[in-house]
Amino acid sequence: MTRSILVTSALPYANGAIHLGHLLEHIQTDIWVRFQKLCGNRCIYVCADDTHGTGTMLNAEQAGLAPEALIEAMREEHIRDFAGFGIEYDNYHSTHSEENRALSELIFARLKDQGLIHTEEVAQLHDPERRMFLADRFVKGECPRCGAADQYGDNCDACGATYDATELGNPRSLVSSAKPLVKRSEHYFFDLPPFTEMLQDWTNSSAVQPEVSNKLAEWLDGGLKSWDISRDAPYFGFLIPGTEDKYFYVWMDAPIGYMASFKHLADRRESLDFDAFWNAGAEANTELHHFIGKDIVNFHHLFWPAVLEAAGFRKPTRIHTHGFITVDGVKMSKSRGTFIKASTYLEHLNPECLRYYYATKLNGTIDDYDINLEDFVQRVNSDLVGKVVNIASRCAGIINNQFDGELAASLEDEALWRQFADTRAQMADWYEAGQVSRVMREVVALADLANQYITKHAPWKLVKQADRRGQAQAVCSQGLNLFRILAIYLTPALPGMCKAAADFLGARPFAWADLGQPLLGAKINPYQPLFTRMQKKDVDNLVEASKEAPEADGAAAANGADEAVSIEDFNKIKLKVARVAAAAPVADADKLLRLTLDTGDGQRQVLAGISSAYRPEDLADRLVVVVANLAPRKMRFGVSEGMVLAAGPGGEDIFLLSPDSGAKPGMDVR
RNA sequence: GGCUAGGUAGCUCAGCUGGUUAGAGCGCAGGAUUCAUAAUCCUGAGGUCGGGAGUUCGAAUCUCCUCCUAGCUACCA
Repeated sequence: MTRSILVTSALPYANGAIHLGHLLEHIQTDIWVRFQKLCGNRCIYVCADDTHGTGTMLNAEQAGLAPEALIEAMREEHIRDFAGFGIEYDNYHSTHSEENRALSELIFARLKDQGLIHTEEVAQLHDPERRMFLADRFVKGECPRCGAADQYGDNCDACGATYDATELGNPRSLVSSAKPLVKRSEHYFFDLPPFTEMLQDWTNSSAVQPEVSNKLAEWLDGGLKSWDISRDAPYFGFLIPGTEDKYFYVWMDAPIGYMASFKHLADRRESLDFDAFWNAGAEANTELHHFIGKDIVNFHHLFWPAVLEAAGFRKPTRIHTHGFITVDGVKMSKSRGTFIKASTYLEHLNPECLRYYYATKLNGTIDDYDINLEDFVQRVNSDLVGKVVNIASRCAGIINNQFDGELAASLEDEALWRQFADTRAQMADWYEAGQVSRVMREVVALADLANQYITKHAPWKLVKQADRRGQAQAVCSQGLNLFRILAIYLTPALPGMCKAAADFLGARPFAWADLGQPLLGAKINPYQPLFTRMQKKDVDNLVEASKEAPEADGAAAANGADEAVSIEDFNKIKLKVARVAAAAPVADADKLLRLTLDTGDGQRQVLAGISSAYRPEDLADRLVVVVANLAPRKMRFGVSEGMVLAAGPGGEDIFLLSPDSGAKPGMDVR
């Protein structure tokens, strides 16, 4: 039976560029959607930019733009970035749209009609200079429990306490650095508690991953509270009907943006019926799948289903929650050059390399995934070029040059072909469950078998014997048929490469059903390399191009330099033990030595102004302390990637700091 | 701080309803091969499964403690 499936990715916020993190989610979604389409299901994939909130308002102001102009420019950029990675939406809309306004108002009206909306006075910090209320993230002060300075309004990084922003000591607004005052205001609340039982059932159903429902139990067991869905002016968003200065909180209308994007599409595509996908009861005939990150589970698993149910709409069939991305084991960092934007990536590398690498990671859990840049290059080159594509590459020449591009009329080893094709049920189950990594692993294992098969039969020898030419043709045809199966399996992950593979085989675009029949007696086209190797150099260039100086903290700057720094500021500086692997004088420089430091995880070059006190040969192998996360600095004689700590006034009086014996390169210094 | 997850060979991961000598791929070493984008094939070395204690005939797998990483903690989105 053909399924009708509506799929969404979380809406990227219109305050910044698309980066590796967004791409993980949208590539994951796109793979799942393409798999569904490949199987012949009706699958609609919609997304949008999330545009509302204080963030957009402030950013627009800073850029000297109207919010509408800012979000439109952002949206175009986002669409371009995603398209560059082959992500194929049926619609990419905006939450600042008429459809979304209408649906938000409709839903609010329905909630109100049912008596699920009430108002309460809320005391909140207010910036008297900017005349705006301050969300927790826009105010900093001292932790009421441990007294740590420079803490946000919701919880303390130093001691972990959670508190109300009004409890902060010496609060200051991050918007104007004015001292905020407590002010009362009327807010609108959605009554969540009546939905507790429904949510308990639903979060323990197959719609929700077990580890996510474990987490949600914390909220459910602790007792749900009413949800504050309004924000005071000034705010960029939709005015709440019947008010003049109250807006829908961005998280109220953001998920409705999924509906709005679909509505916008359905209004233009006759075959789509909005109600058939969204009305209560639609669960029986249509599916709704959301793909999100683990940071926003509460919005999607508690507020959203409750709002849907209350407003007479259907609930999601399944929510696919994923983890986050680290690069070389640590969070993406602008100074390390690992905060990689989609547009920068596309200038240096083939998008399908990333699609493949992500595909090898995706396992349907909320685990974080690490992008190891070394592994990235080796994995793509070895799996795709060395193994999978190599099968086609090594058979194509013989078929094209010796047999006029014609495939044999029958399979040389039908059992082997069947072994490949018969894994399709298993492969489909894995794709359906989001366990794409297992599909990729199996494809590579099968590719190994195919290469072994070809090596064993050595068609390049057979073809030289007049009486065994037919066998050579049969072996290569077999090889190409094995390759064809793998290419079909890979199509959701690598649509570009697999489209080229289908063209090469003279076939229509692949369908999952093609796995039922081998390709025999057909004419193939001349072989063009289907995938080219990655160069480590290109990855290095990408990282280099992504390096940015760490952004100055605007609020701190506005406040002037404090005499004492907070522990938080100090913690930003990463000190490490390093071993001097090599030290050399720098030609033409009178103070610098070029040090190659071993920092445990690799080597880096530091240009240190210590030649007046140290000779290079005296430094080799000694341990020093280095500032590991200092922004790399281009100097006249090269790039310096850190700073070696030393005491003294300079000249001959420079004294390098050394750890006591036992310290190892890479150890943190605190 | 609390909660939810994760910590297994140099790297990326599988195994984890407890049961023979802990697996795969990459990388590395040696050999074969030359059809193929220095691709492929064969062989091999590499791990006291974050640390500690416990339950058990038996623990990577279960329990407790501890360390490290990520996310959340209802007004950042």
